[in-house]
Amino acid sequence: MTDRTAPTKLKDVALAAGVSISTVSRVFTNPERLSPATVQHVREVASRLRFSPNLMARALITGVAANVGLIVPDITNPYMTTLLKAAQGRSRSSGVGVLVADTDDSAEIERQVADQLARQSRGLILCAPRMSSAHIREVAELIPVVLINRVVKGVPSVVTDSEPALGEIVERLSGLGHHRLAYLPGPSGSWANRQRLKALTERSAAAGSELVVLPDTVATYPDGIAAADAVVRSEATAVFAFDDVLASGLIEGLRRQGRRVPDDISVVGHDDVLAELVQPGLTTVAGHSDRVGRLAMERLLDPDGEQDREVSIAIRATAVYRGSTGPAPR
Amino acid sequence: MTDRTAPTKLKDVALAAGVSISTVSRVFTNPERLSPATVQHVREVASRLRFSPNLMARALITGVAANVGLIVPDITNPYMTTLLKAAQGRSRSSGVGVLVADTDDSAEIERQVADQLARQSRGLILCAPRMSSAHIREVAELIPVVLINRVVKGVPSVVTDSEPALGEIVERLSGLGHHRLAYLPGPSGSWANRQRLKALTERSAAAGSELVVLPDTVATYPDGIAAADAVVRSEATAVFAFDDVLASGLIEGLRRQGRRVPDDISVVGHDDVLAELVQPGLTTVAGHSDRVGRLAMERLLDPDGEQDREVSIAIRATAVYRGSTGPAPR
DNA sequence: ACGCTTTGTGCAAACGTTTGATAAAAAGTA
DNA sequence: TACTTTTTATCAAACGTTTGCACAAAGCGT
Repeated sequence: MTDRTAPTKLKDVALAAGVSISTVSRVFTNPERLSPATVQHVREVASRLRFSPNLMARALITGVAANVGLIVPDITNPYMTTLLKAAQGRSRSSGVGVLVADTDDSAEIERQVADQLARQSRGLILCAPRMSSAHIREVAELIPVVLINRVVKGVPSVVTDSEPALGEIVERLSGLGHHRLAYLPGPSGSWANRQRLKALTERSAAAGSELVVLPDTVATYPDGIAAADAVVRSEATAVFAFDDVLASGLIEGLRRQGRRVPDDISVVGHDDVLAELVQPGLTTVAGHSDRVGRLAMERLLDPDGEQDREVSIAIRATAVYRGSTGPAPR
Repeated sequence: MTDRTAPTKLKDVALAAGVSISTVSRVFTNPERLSPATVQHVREVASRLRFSPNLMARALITGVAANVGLIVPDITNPYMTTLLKAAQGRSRSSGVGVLVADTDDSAEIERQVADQLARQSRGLILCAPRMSSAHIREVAELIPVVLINRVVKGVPSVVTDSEPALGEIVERLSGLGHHRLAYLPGPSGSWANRQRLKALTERSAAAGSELVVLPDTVATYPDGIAAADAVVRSEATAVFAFDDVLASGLIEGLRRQGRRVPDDISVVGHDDVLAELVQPGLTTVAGHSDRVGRLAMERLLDPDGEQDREVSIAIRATAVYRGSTGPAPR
């Protein structure tokens, strides 16, 4: 209906400037091989005609696409949101776009969109807790990949290292009289879940505290509410939730059961991502997802900064204390 | 370091199947012009070689890109997140990707990325409260655009109509004894903000209530906290916040001032997007951003369903009552 | 004046598709 | 069998770039 006007192309600029197409092209890709005079002149003409290069044509011939793919299990999770925001902010300055795909927590869709995006991206930031390592390597063979919160041998990744922060909180809680702790897990297959469980197991042993592991969840708000029952039955005085959203649900669930946080039971979250919204404020492990996102994008954009030197870069998480933890009851 | 293997192209399949390149191409774009036998055969060979077409080459020649762009002021806002998720879910089945750009609430960046994405997308879902209408039209002339929560003459849009829901809440509050209401606005330039203000003005007049309009904010959580003071001074017994996140901040701010919600003052949010997380649960206007996102994507993908019949489609918001509203004090 | 390097520009091929025109083969008709 | 119509597959041009190579002009030392 509305008739689009065809965008101006290299040819138009060349014609208007009285030079050849290749010269105009070089003005944008290789200006130092041209005389300053022509560069200046062509630049003027180009911007007067509002020229901007056709990215698809460029990608076709150079073999390097204009965009980066970002694959996440659930874009609704604030952790992913801030990661996306940071990554995208970092890429904008380089003029590359971000193709986002939400896999709805399905391994099947993870595979599918990874394949699809791989063909039109210059690289992939891949947060795919469910995909098999084999297939991840397969994708990484096709296109540069940076993995998020998961390590697969030979594939670059950036992960958050929560171990020190979790340990610190375990100790602090121990000092407050908590010696029976519980862990409310997230998705069972997830690498991050295993890491957190491992850290808690080791560090609570070191602090002389018991750790009871509750049944798996998929870390949604309702899961948290539902878990309150099991938490109470565990008779732990403090519980670590996989996630801030899981922790929030748990707090609500405990409230419904008439338990007060932190007087009756202390709750610790993870990610520091909606920790201020909830009442009481969540004691949590700040994952700094913004830094994770920015760093991942940098590793992808940089041709080969230290790409293979250390394939997995860890960002150290930090403990943040708020109102959801306190002295153990009695 | 890792040596990528070149993807298989049309030529490889043609060679392996013993047919011409164009025949293979037609198998995927125009199978009915081919004999069923060849189609079948080529399909087999293609999938054996794991062929999938180079989207950039295709886009170059057909002139229609593989992706759609989604431009939002702040991807961190849960309203946008669920909108994105729904839109992306809808587009996945059609095999088109979503290029996301966060403009960081800056009109400048809105312009910039709109121009950038326009050149490599088949269409744009544009949530740009700050960009000038003139420039929006300019972009819409270049490429199909669906506007979100804003109407500009001649440009298709999908908006949420909060008027009935806001009116309903005003009346209900009036029945509970609230006759002095306040509105805590969001970004002043925003179309949505004007709509909500207008609806509240009219409907509170109709209900015989006063409406005091507080100073503008940009609708962040800290803004909400900071606004508590002004809210208290307004002596309103119920306050409508632009947003759920603004409302959450406000509740926290009021709490710090020792005011209880809803006993001392009732609070109403907008979007229904984190309303359950906060304590007490937020009475709010459910904007159904998932439906908005899905519909916007549909209008973009459908060649011309009803494209120009009614350029602006409104989705009616609904009122959701939770614990943050109650009878007026005294 | 001569060769020799340096500098600046143009030619044309290539990237991997799609698609209108066209030829070849198959099928139908008399 | 010869002619027409229909079906099926190929040819080649085009999309808008980038880039190796060739080449002309200019600078320079002898």
